[in-house]
Amino acid sequence: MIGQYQHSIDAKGRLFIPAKFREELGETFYVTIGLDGCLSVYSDTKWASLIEKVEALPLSKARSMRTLFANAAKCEPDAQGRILIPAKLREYAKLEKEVIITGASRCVELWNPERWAPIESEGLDPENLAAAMEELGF
Amino acid sequence: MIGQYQHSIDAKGRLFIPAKFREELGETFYVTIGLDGCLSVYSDTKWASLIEKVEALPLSKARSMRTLFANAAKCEPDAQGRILIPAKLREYAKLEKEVIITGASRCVELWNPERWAPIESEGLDPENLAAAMEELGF
DNA sequence: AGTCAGGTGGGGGAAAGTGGGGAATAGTAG
DNA sequence: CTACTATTCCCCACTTTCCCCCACCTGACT
Repeated sequence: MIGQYQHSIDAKGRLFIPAKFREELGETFYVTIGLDGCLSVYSDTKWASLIEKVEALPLSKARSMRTLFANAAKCEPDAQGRILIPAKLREYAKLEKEVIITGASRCVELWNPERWAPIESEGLDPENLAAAMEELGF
Repeated sequence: MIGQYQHSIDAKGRLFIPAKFREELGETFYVTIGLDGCLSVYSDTKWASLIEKVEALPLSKARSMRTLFANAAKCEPDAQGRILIPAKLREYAKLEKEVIITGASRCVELWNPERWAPIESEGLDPENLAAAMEELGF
């Protein structure tokens, strides 16, 4: 799941998911709250493995995952590849008109452009980029 | 991956990858942002090992890798060995018409000629070259 | 000169992306 | 229970992008 796209939520609240991502996500996927104010979209299988990990957690720690599940939604794209995002989630990520759809290796993330911009430019900063590559030993 | 070539991006945004590199890169490869304003091209296997390393990273560090994935693209050359470079990446590396394609041992790099020139002449400078060789203990 | 492989250019069709009409369902008020 | 509104889903039509294919050029080797 790599790449970056921009699409807008139409008048009926639908968001188009690029074909590239749909291929990898399968035909049903799960949207939930993500880090730093984005939404994360997982494929069926990734979601299942996430559930598995949470269930293996001691109860005390699993408690903090409550909101993750409370704010999750199962989405099935229509024939044109668009999904309907629950109002609650749209609000959390401040998704209004334009949405940035980015690949994040294990999942796809949905961003409000204004929130995404600083994160992207930070990662593009030569110092940070060099540090990141070094971290990977690449 | 060694050598240096120059090719131009055609009217449809396609860039020709020399046969020498295609042999080593395989038939699907990954283009992403590189250091000093170039683009890096990795083979399927190199990319897979990169993913592996990122997924092993603690979440806090993996987060800073977001831009790396958002600004990456999977490319499959057409029957003539050309790839389509996403506009976003082309912009990052300021690739317009002419492109320098260089071997960088582990990957192939794509450069705007004007950005490449100072880097090459710096590396060609006898003093720097000698210093670099010495660093290697060669 | 002829052949072959690498490289260049462009036409056309399929698929991706975009927008909106309208039916089915559910919720609300009268 | 009925009428009205809102939400969701399904379908159709249009535009744009991209990818597949073919034709041609150039240089190397015979």
